[in-house]
Amino acid sequence: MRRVEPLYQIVESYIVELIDSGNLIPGDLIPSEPQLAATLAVSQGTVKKAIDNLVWQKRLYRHQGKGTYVSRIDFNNSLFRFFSYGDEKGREVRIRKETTKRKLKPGTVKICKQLEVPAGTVLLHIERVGYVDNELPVLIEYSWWIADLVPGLENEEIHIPDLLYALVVEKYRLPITRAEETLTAEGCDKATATVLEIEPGTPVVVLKRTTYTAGNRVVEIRTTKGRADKFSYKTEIR
Amino acid sequence: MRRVEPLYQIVESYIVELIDSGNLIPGDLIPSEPQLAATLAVSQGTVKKAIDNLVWQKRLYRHQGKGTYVSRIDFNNSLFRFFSYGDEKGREVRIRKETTKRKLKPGTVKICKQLEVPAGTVLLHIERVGYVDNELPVLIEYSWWIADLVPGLENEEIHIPDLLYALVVEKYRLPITRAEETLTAEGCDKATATVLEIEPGTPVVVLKRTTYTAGNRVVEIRTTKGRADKFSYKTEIR
DNA sequence: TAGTGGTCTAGACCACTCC
DNA sequence: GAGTGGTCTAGACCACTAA
Repeated sequence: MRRVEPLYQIVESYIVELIDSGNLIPGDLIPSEPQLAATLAVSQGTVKKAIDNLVWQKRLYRHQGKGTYVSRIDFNNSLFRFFSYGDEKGREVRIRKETTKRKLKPGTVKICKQLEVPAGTVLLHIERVGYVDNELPVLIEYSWWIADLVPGLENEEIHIPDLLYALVVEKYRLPITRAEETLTAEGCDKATATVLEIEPGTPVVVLKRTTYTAGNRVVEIRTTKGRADKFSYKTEIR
Repeated sequence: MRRVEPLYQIVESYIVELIDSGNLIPGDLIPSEPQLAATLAVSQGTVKKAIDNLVWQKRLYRHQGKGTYVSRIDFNNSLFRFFSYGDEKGREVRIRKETTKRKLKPGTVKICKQLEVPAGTVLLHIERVGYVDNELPVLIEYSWWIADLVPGLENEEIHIPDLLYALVVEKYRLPITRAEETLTAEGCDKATATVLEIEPGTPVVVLKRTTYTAGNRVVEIRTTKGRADKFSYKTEIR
């Protein structure tokens, strides 16, 4: 019998299915290589090849002596990782975020559509301002969450850390699996100009992000506007 | 005797060295797996693993029945791949480029420094304007080449194709090995505004690129400014 | 038909982690 | 010491390419 699909791809699909179904979430240990080999009746070498591929895809990572784990999403890959301040040395810059608004309200038709929920669904709106050196406002972030998924987060007493996702994952056991980002630039609107202490019309960089949980379900949409003069993004082409 | 470095890494280094030294250039066939195995006295499986790694890194690609080749640089990975026009569907848009200036002149101190050549070295300056739908100017590109490396390119009779690198690689046998890009945004200066038919101060996206040939030698620096309203860049975070 | 890469196996031995 | 992943080998057989 001739196979069309190689065995290692079957193994890959098996593992990916465990993840996509939510059966395994980021940080979880997957079955060991000998276990997978026995379960799927293939050699351990074939399992290794399948895992190798997923490791290269950054969906898994290995830890010798411990096992193989499902990767956590890495927001260091965000296009906004490269906000810099002052010199152009590409130094790491810490951005402190302050929550300026936090309230529940029904979503507009447009926003609900992006969140893939019925219009009027109750959402949690969070607005934050990012500072560099604790004083210079460089970005403003408008975020909408599906309120049901983060119950109580509207409570002012819950402290929101700079990396909001950390809180969501730990407190609400809501695995963040992936996100899509679109970067554009535009002239600054009045409201944003006031917050960022710049002239309206000054260029700002705009990042729109859609964040997903297990099963490709949208949990958050976010728009971040940042001072263009404090932004640069660097890559290599090979 | 205990090894610190695994054998497959030695094989990887061997292949990478062939490439970095200019001994193999993009498009070349590397020695076959059995040949490498014999040369380096390792098993073919170990060679496979080394090549696998380099294939994942996109430094090599395989073609069953033919062999393994050194990858060509892929400018589709440029941050400017995502210029779009009209609807926001992320459609592929063809940008036609017209050469508006082309002349030899000694480089300024600053530019020569970026090109890593002595100040005053003769450079070829090329200015091009990019159109969408053959009529709407969306970007302008200022490029400086080390003149010695592309002799005769200043001649108006030589047609410059949209992808200038294709010409350079074929006509001058100058392998392009990699490039670095930095993306920023700013308010449009007067000269650029005139060309792009927009108001000065309107946001433009600015891409600075440094292009390298074998041996990590710089061959070109380029600055591209494009209408921000026609630009968007999308990625996924996992 | 010869040569190339692609898949898959079985097994040896090593290195790290945890109990 | 038991279990995990990491390295390396030898060899069988398949699939594609080119002459």
